[in-house]
Amino acid sequence: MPELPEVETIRRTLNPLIRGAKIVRVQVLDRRLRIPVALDFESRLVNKVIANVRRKGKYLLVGLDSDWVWVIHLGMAGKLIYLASGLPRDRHDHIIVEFTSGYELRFHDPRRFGLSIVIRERDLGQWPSLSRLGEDPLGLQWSSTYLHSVMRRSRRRLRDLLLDQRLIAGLGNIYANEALFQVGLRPTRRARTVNSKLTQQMAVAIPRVLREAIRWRGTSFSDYRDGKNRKGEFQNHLKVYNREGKPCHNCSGKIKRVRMGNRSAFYCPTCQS
DNA sequence: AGTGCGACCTGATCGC
DNA sequence: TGCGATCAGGTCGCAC
Repeated sequence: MPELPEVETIRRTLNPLIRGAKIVRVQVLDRRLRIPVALDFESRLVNKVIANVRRKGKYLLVGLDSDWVWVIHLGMAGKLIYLASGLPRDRHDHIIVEFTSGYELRFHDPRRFGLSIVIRERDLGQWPSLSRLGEDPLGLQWSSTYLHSVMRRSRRRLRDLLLDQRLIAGLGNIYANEALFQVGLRPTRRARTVNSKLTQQMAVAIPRVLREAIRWRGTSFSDYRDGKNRKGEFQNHLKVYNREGKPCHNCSGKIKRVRMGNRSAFYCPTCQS
């Protein structure tokens, strides 16, 4: 579910709520996530104070005192909700972290594709999926030069390349499709056939679409909620994603859907080449 | 090495 | 109403 804008929205809602909070109790109700929740997960968190909430690509990094960090990935359907302690539990609430304040944070993930680990800050580099993340389109290092260097040596289709977290950190299927519509390139277009002018436009369109989605607090089709359990609004502003058969905002032609691998890509056959 | 595909898991929805 | 097929915002491992 959550791509960069959703994770960033969660980060922004949670940061002021849990910064400085002290953890008094941790309950793991189901350890079966993408990587099983470690048996010492609870003891690593308890009595720690939260220093900050950061984001790297689609990962949330909850910084703790004495150099520990709680790394969270929400997979496809994960939620991280801050609420008063003691409310009834949902079937898929897997982790509950209680604070001295009488509030708690719940990790909820029906599909269990998510990840939750507590490690030393200095050991972050030992997790390849984290340390090998590519440039964040909202980061300072992002540039058209970088995107061009990635694209000119790839034989892949644009949509697939944009989803590769080792190259670009944070894009998922929604925003990859939306960004490609913005620049008039089809998801199936081979990366190395795109000229430098269009590559430059892509380098601008990608962060622009992500910022716009953050402004609307993410996209909620069904599952996604922010840290306060509120829906986002960007589903009302999508131009192509999930709009098969609907009119293109540019030319009124019908949006098409194609299967690419196991998932769908959406584009306007008139406006995108 | 780079690329593409199926697997992982549950729930919602659609057609019959 | 019931049932199977299909689909979903992600990532990983394997085979070529």
